[in-house]
Amino acid sequence: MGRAPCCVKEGLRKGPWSTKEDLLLTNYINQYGEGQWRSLPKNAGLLRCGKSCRLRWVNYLKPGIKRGNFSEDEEDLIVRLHSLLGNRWSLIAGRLPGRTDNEIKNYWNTHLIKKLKSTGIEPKPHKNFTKKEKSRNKEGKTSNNEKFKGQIVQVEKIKVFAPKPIRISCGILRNNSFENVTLSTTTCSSNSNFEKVDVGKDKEKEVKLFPRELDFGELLEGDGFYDEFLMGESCKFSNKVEMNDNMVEKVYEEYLLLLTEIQEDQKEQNS
DNA sequence: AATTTGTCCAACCGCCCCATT
DNA sequence: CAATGGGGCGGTTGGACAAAT
Repeated sequence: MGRAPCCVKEGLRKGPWSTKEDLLLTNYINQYGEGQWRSLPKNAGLLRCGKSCRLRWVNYLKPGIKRGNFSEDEEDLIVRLHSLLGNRWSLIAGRLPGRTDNEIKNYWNTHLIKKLKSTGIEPKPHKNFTKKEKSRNKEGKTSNNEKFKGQIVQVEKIKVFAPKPIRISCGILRNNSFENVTLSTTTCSSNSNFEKVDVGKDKEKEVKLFPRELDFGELLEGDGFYDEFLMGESCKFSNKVEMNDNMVEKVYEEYLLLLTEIQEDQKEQNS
């Protein structure tokens, strides 16, 4: 017997959202905040599944969501982050201010794959190991996954440097202009997921950084740090980061820096 | 003008993780 | 320790629209 469904499907609406439904959802969340998605539809007077409400809010209604064409910088960043992270759209979205994982995923599938192919680049198909698979493959255990059945998956131990994960709340993007904030280092408790930095009237950003060298094998073996540093579940160091109009450029610079560090480290190891 | 084919993207589905009981 | 439920994620689908025939 499988799991009980997340909600009773009978009598619930599906398909495109009406303006009235959007309004009900927005008003409810503005008043009571996000969360409690299961009980939200009933409380808000919506005949929708809680998951559907969450998706509608996160991908469409949430303030600050950037819509429209992707800039070249954004495209470039997506391609590079995808080569690093694979189809982990939520992580990629976390580094593209105002863009949702769904939007990036769609954009990748409809535009970027074609674009890359037309320039002679074959995007790598990524097999994303789940944590379960990672732990299964650990210590040379055979995988139960059909695709990898009978194979012993060895995790190559190479060094990588953790890029600085930056999460930016949507608010700062409303007018696409950021105030400059000086860089400084602070610490925060593991309970506060992000340090919130007030940079203006209604603007707020959430930032965290991990200036830590990591072992790639450690990351893959699912000790949690990989996800932790990418997703920002907790923090050891938290920096205030300069915010300006060229946010994408800055993330890109950061990426280049990361690549340089990896190359230098590999040179050192080889010599 | 009518029909077919292709493209795009919002939304759904199923699975997973993790906290709680 | 196992069962349960909430929330989140990635893959996929289906309908609207555009372009081609």
